[in-house]
Amino acid sequence: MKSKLDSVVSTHEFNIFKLGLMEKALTLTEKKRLSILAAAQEEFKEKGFLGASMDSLAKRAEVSKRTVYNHFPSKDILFHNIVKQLCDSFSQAVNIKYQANDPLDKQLYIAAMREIQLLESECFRDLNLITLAEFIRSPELASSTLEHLGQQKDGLHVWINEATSDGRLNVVDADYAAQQFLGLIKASAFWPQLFMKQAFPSPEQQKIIAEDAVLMFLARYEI
Amino acid sequence: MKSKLDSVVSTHEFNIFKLGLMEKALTLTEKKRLSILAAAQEEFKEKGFLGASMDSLAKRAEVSKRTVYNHFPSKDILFHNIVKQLCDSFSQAVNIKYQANDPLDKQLYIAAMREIQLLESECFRDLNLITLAEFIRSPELASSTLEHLGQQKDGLHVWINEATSDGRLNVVDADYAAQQFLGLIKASAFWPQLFMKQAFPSPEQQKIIAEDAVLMFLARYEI
DNA sequence: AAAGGTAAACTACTCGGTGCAGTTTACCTG
DNA sequence: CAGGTAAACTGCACCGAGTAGTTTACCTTT
Repeated sequence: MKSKLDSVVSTHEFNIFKLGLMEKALTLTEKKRLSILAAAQEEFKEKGFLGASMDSLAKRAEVSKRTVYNHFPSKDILFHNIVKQLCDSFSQAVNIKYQANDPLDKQLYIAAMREIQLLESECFRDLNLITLAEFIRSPELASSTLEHLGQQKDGLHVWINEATSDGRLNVVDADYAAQQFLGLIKASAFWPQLFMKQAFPSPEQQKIIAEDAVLMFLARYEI
Repeated sequence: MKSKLDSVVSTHEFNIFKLGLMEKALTLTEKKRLSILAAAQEEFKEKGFLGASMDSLAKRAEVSKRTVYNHFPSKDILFHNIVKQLCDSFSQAVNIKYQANDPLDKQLYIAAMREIQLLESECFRDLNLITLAEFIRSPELASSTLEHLGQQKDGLHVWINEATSDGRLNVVDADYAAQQFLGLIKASAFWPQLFMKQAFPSPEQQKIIAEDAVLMFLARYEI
């Protein structure tokens, strides 16, 4: 169980947070709870909601099945907790402040790299692996997660608006332009990795992707 | 059962093909087979592989469960047949021939619109709805379908190469540039619809998306 | 001693797949 | 065209495995 928690610590912020907060003064109940959450995360990621089994999950968590049900009354509730937790774990949106004095390409490049790093982060990948398959068929689950995923866009959207007001960009629909910019990045650094298990771009490739997205975007919109 | 087949005829080319070939001279066995395939397609699309039930599927097809198993020895085999069939149904890749005398934007625009229409087609959407969720967790299934999905790219890739050789584009990696172009389109006309159940862009919006993708691409790469 | 954890058996179900007896369809023969 | 045969379809019962969730009776931590 130790090792289970350790692996979680090393990869998922939300667990780092909790463990960090309470150090080793974790009551046994809380330890079990975390262990269950970690195991559930793995189980759901590997087998999906329907494929995941509560028995197997309990065994993974090295916890009695009854204990699982003491913490989470049903499979659905446990699943929702996982998704919620993962969402919260990267709620820090990729926001970027418009700087009137800085060159646009520099600012955009920073936004692109931040976005790429978010896409690369394991918790983000986990969230997608866990939820995508399920909520293709259940739109109500989608709404809660998609709101979070949508936030990352807002930052860029605002930036574009400000740059446009400042007379430096020629954008009509900022929302749409942001979507284009992110689409450019995701086409190379997200979808292929998600569906075709492609390796994530190396740091050099990331730079190129970001630079290219910036070039293309500014070639089109810069005044 | 009539109505079941009719609905298939109106929406899926591969069934139109088969029915057109044999007119009404379909043997009962073949009718049953088609009915099963149509029902399975719906069932898998709605509930996913694990969620789909052979009993419910048989009822949908208005066919005895035993008959289903007479045609397809197992659920897996039936599933693979569905996927294979859907793949074949739109094997016509979006190819575009490079015309040395035509303006680039016109040619690219045609490619973009073709791509958008492919993305919009029901059989394409069905394929994705059916397979995406499953093969996130089963890479071996991915390989067979991804080959087909990859074809659409090749056409554009060749076109870009020829335009570059002709000295009209400044592209280093044609593959990558094609990915960018398609990413631009899919960001507005594919992923949002797939995951967020957004409505497909209207014909006017489609034009704008295509024009914008062309503008952006050429602003970046045209010499 | 109270609160929570544990193992294991148990309920009530669903599902993939099979066996079978009897009916329907397709088709070939006289 | 009548009639018979093989193949296909049907409905139903059935098997075995697996699952979500519960109950029981006992044990551990605080």
